[in-house]
Amino acid sequence: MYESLLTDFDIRRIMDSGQVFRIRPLTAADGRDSFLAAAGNRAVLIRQRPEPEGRMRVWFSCTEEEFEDFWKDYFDLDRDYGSIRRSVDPKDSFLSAAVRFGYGIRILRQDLWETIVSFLISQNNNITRIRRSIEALCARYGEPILPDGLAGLSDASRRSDASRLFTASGRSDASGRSDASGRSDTSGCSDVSGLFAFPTPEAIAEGGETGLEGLGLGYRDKYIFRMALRCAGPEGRSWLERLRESSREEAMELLLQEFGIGKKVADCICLFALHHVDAFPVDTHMKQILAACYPEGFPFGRYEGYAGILQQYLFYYKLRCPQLIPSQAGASARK
DNA sequence: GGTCAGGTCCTAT
DNA sequence: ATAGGACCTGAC
Repeated sequence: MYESLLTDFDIRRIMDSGQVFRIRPLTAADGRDSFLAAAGNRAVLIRQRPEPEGRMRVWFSCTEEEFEDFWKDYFDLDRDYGSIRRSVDPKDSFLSAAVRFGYGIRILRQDLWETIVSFLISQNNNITRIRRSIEALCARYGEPILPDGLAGLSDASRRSDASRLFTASGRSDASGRSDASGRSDTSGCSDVSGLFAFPTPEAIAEGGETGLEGLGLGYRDKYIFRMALRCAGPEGRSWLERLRESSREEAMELLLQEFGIGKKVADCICLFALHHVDAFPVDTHMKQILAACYPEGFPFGRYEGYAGILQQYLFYYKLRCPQLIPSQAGASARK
């Protein structure tokens, strides 16, 4: 278990920001802020509690070493999001509101292969369905895993350790009580089992062309299968490695050659996996925002090099408060 | 029942 | 080069 006091961090908003599909709430019943974050072939339990001055007390189930080696980087905790927020033009009331509303969002550094597949699935799709498909894909072809910090424990102590993590709060109820509904205090943690790694390219490739049926992928299944063939084996791995070492321009060029990857998906891969934070994916939501709030175009010049981070605040704001977008009567954005 | 989802591909001008 | 239509599927 690793405890930390963070600024500009809110795992719930990160979960809901549309950049990641494998973070889920764990204990909805009692209102505790507990989450399971899966990333590639590992996962971590996270619990958070607000503290004064916008800070967040955060508990990670992993060891300090695992946190330093992996999760710190994954959550982009070395970047100063405060300075990004403060750089927003105060006269831009919409962006200012979006950045306030989305306080705690960060751009993750997600696994490249997982991000490619996830955003192939995302096209012309909705977030509920995207999550379901990815979960089904992991269940079919992914190896079973356990969250960091729980792997070496027996089932019994694993449950109690998870239980301890999710009851270790400032509230004075930390003594494994049963709640009013009669469920034991471990009920919210039991779905730690049934957790799977994201499948390898090889696993999907070996499943054959029909191996992706029944996952709700629709016509996207052929994109994913071909991408699995592309990324499997030594040549596939070196292609992924080359992508990781590429500049923004080179990465876009490589990605756009692939079947099923267009400009928007390529931008998402650049932003959410390769961490090219100047990438600015424009989807149906962003089109509406740009049409309604930035008829003269988004001020990329002012935010040179990190506009993608602001894009994420805008996207989240639009997703959660669609009614706040100034609607131009009769002139709203269409496809 | 239509419409809509974090779009892309294919075809016809 | 650019515009228009097809496309799996299920939640609303």
